[in-house]
Amino acid sequence: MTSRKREREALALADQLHSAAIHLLRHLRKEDDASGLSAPRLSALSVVVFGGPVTLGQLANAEQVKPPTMTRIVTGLEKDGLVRREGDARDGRLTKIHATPKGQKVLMAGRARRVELLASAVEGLSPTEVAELGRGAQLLRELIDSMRRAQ
Amino acid sequence: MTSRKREREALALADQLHSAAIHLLRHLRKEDDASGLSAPRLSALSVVVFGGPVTLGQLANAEQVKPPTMTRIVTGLEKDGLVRREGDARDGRLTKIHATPKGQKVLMAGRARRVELLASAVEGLSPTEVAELGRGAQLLRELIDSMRRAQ
DNA sequence: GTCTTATCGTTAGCACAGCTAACGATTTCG
DNA sequence: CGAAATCGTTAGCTGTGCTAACGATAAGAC
Repeated sequence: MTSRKREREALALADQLHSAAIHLLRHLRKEDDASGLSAPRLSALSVVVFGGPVTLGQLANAEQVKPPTMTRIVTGLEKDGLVRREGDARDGRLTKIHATPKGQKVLMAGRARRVELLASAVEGLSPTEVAELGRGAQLLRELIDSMRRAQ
Repeated sequence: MTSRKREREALALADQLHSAAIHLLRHLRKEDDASGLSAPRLSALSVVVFGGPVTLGQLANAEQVKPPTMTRIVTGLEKDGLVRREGDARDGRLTKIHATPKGQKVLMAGRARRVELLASAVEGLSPTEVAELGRGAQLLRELIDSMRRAQ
């Protein structure tokens, strides 16, 4: 008869994660604004930089967003010279998104800026707590993946 | 000379948390849409329901948002009959926000709906992992608090 | 080898969230 | 009483999310 208890824990956990995600993004967004990149653009750029050239559809899917939304995000990134569009030779319908050197540089700078904020906060934590937090982040990622597969 | 290593870990951790927060919110938003409440509205409503009557300014501060933004969020909630505005007797400049019974009901229903999604994902985790994830959420909250204090 | 259907990306148009600047109303303080 | 500060709102901008509709290209039917 632990299902009731687990359900209660899941409820509390869902609340905490939801709230934490909202507030974390609000704080990080301030730093990200310094690079002129919003969270969605930064996230999409990250996929392009680390995931190599991808089609717009793949990018939309990776970011869990509809194609029209991704079109505009990419347009914004392209206007800033961070990515460029390129047609696929084999399939004329596809648009491949490539990261420019500037895009790579800006992404790294944004990462560095963001981590400075978090790093100062992390300094108040013990190595054990850092490890625990890392473990939590890993579990959260797995959880999100399983939610995604369940759709 | 572990500072370099810790800095690298903090960088990776920041990335993971950032990405996880973005994707978690994207998934949960879909469920929240079922209640007709966006994440910011749900979050604000939660503060009003659990935090008793608060002024608009307090609410904006709690949600880390500027007053004009909160004005519109509250207006939306009020239009749906989830909260009501009430002037303060002592200080005419203040606007106290109260939760209506309907607001409380809708919030609870949203929580239940959201947890169903997370609960099914949580079922794939062991009790130990649930505890670890809870610990991570707690640390994350503390981290956010310290970031907030540091400003 | 057409012709139909499916897929991909874009455009158009809507709602909402975030911001700054400016303003009216109210309170507080000199 | 009059000046300054505080609170909330309005106006106007940018960006993100959606659906619906459309052109262009590819794939499949016949």
